[in-house]
This record gives sequence, structure tokens and C-alpha cells, in this order.
Amino acid sequence: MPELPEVETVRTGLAKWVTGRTISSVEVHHPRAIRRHLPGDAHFVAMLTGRTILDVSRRGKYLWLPLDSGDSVIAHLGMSGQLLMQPADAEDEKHLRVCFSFTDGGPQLRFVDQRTFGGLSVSEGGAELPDEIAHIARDPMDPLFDDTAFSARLRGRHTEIKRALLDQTLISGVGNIYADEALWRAKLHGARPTDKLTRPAVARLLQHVRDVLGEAIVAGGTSFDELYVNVNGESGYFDRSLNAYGREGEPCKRCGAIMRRESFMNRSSFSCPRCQPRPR
DNA sequence: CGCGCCTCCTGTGTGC
DNA sequence: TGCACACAGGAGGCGC
Repeated sequence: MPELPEVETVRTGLAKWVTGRTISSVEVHHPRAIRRHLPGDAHFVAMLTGRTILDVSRRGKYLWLPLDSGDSVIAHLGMSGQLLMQPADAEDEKHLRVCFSFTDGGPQLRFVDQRTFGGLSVSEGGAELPDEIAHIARDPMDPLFDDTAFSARLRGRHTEIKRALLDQTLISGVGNIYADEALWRAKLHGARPTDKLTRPAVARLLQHVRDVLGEAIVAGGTSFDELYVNVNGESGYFDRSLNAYGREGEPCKRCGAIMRRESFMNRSSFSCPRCQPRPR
């Protein structure tokens, strides 16, 4: 389940391995992986072949790779996507979707995605910020993230706080796991109405979001393998740092009450019934 | 337009 | 043992 920390780990790994390299060939193994590239796979391949990758950037959970053509490759990992560096003679992964080879004959860039929620596309002229992802808000680790504007927009919404945290047009990079973790730290139930939160309460929550994302980025860095980009969202290392997510039936690490699981937005939410009482 | 529900997808775990 | 089904959930799309 890649959220901001996992995607950032991939970004730094990719930047190290593909920046400055020139693509010699591209193979699309599964059409669904490039479904967002509307002109189709032949066009996708043509726009990439012979191009040099200049950088690896990130906006929320999206990555994009500016090319020397002025276009960009956009990548989203979805639920199970991985971007791996693999030797050219390595066997195909079971769920290999797209494979990039380079003119230097070095490690290939492989997009592997079991559940095909992720995908790649090429954005024309999108080196600065591709149009396709311009609707994604800045993430809270971004130096240009505007706390005051975020608070105002959040408090102007008529929705629940967890829904707002997951709304990538309001604040990006936060997914189900880190939303639960930040809400637990802030002692807020996810169903709390956004328009009833005070400015200080929003500021505290935002600080907890930053804390948990920052700690996870550090943990993600340690699970990074030298030979390839490890994008395992289920990585055991950060699992041990979770205070809320997946802890149904276990004691709250703060007060000892038994943690509960609630169905919310068609997915699971974990919280402490004592520290995070449901709003009335 | 804001909000919230539905859908896409496949492997794993569980219960009968 | 095998089958059916719940579950995992990011994000676009659509209906109200």
C-alpha cells in the first residue's frame, strides 16, 4: 500500500539509478498498465525510445520522470505497483507489466504490479508538473505546502476528517494507514466533522501527519535495497511502528483500551474507543 | 459544484 | 479437500 513515504523511497532510489540514462527500448506486457495513456502502446513506446531521463519528481503518491524531449513519464503505483531495477538477464517477474531497457545495457527499469491499479503514461510537455496530476495538492512535507490555506479549506468542507485527509486534492500523500496513525496521535475520531475543528486542532493534526510521514520515510529508507528499488508497502520494518492500523482487538498503546475496527468508506479504520470517541 | 458511493483488479485468508 | 466469498484500498468517474 504505497503512500507518501513508500513513494518517496522509490523516488530517491529511482533518481539514483535512472537519472541521465537513455532508454533504448520499452516493452508493454499488459495493456492495462498504460490504460491512462490514451493514444495506446505504440505511441507510448515511440515517445520514450531514445529519450534520456533527466530527473525523478513526486507529487503526493504520483511520480513523474522528465525527459530530454520535454515530455514526462507519469507513474502511479496504485495498490501493489513496484518500480524495480533488475539486471537485463533477470527472469520476468510474474506480474511484469512494462520493461524499460537502456542504451548502456545496465539494469532495466521494470514496472511490476499484481493488481493493476497502478499505471504509467507519457505526458506531453509536462516537465514542470504534468497537467494530468495538476489537481493533486502539495503534500505536507513540501516546503511550499500552505498550512493556513489548508486549514481554511479543510474547515470550509462539510465532510468528515478522515475523508478529507484522504482527499488528494486537499492534501496529498496520505492514505488509509497514515490517516489512521495521524488521527490516533491527534486523538481524533475519523468521523469528526471538518467544519467543527478549531484552527489549533487542525494545526495539531497536521503536525501529527508530518511526524508520522517523516518517521515512515526514515524507516522506508532502511528497507531500501542497494540492488533494486524496494516498494514493498507491507514492509515489516514500519509495521512495528504502527499504533493504530491493523491493531483491532489489541490494547491501545496509550491507554490500554481495546482497539476497534470500523468499516468506513468501504475500507477499514482502526481507532481507540477511549482516546478517539465517536462524535455524537 | 460538493460530496460520497461504486468500480477497477488479483492473491490471500477464512469459514462452511 | 474444495469452493465461495470477504478483504486489501488509490483514485477516477458518476449520480444526487
